[in-house]
Amino acid sequence: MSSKKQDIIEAAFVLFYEKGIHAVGINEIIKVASVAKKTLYNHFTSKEEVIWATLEYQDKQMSAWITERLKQAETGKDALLVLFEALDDWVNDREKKLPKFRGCYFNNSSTEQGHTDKQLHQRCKSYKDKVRDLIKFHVDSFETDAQKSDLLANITCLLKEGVITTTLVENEQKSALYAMRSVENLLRFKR
Amino acid sequence: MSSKKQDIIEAAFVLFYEKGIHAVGINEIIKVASVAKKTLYNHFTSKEEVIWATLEYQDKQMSAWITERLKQAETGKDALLVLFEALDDWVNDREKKLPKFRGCYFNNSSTEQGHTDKQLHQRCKSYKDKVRDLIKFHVDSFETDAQKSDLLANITCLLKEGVITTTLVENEQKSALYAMRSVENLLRFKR
DNA sequence: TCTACAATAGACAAAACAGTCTACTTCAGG
DNA sequence: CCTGAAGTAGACTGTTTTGTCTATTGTAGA
Repeated sequence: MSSKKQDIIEAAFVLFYEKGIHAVGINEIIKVASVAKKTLYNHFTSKEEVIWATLEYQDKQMSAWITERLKQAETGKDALLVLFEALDDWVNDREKKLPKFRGCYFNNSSTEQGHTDKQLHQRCKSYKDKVRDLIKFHVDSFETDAQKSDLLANITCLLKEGVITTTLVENEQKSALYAMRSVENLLRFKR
Repeated sequence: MSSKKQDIIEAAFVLFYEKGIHAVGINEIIKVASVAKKTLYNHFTSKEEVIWATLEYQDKQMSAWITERLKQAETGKDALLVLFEALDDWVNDREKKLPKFRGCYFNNSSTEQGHTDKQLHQRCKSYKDKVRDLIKFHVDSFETDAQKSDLLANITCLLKEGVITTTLVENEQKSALYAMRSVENLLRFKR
């Protein structure tokens, strides 16, 4: 991929994530990316296409990060705790690989634009599905009952989303630790 | 309050909630409210003031609804389950008193505008604090250990937020029921 | 060195935005 | 019946938006 194109995607992502998609104009993106307007419209046919590219970009970034963090876990149960350790680092800005925490880019984008753009909504959902599959994989490694495994994965995802939203809106920095306590409780009860 | 003013607030809320604050213009609001532009600017000095009024309006609406639903509970533990029954009704549009589910208006507004407008962010947070206090009140009725009570209230709030986000972004209609199962588990373990 | 492409700055059009203002109408209370 | 407040429609200003287009410069490969 052209280096200029990548510059545009990264500038757009940073701005969209920080200020919201609607609040950021093309002129601001090209200024931050240090490219001419023509260059942007050579690589993308519209702002919508730029938005789409930032979703792909962030999907790769976040997927790689989560996958890497979960590799640290030795067992499936441990993976669930490691997940919330990672979340704790993310939402409290201790993860230097990730941009300053401003919630989940997919939640934010879907909330802002999903009412009209069904494709965008679906794109955000598919990212969430991917993350859920990752969690489900680890749960399956110790819970063989399909129904119980599904439920545990779902509850873990609910807590994960709760942590993201609560940290963003309520500035509750300890929410990931509360969620971890809850997961510990669920795992203990299962024995 | 003037009937026209109330019309404006309600029209603005419906539009903001459905499409997002940034995506809705003054012209659209006055059209839906069936008022002249001058009338709007007689009652409000700016769009920002209209936004603020919709937050107050929705705070009253939602607080009244939650409070009423929680009154159905006979015990504190039951209140936690009733909470997720109510959530289940809300996110699946079985609650006719509430507008078509589009997530939490305070989460949405805070995500969209909170990065620049600190007052708005604080306003959304204060609504969340109020709801948490309501939940905490019911938890306190059966859990006397202050630390445990805090933790249980926090986890309940995390699950509540998870349900809202997950239903909105992932179209997971059963999330409130999953959350309820998790709360049941926490309560059973506590005995 | 020449050619072709990619990049540059920025003017421009068309639309949408918030907010102001004028001129006119409606209507309730004295 | 008269007056004043509150409503109406919509023109208008000035800004900002996306996207197009022109004219120019830089550069890599044949």
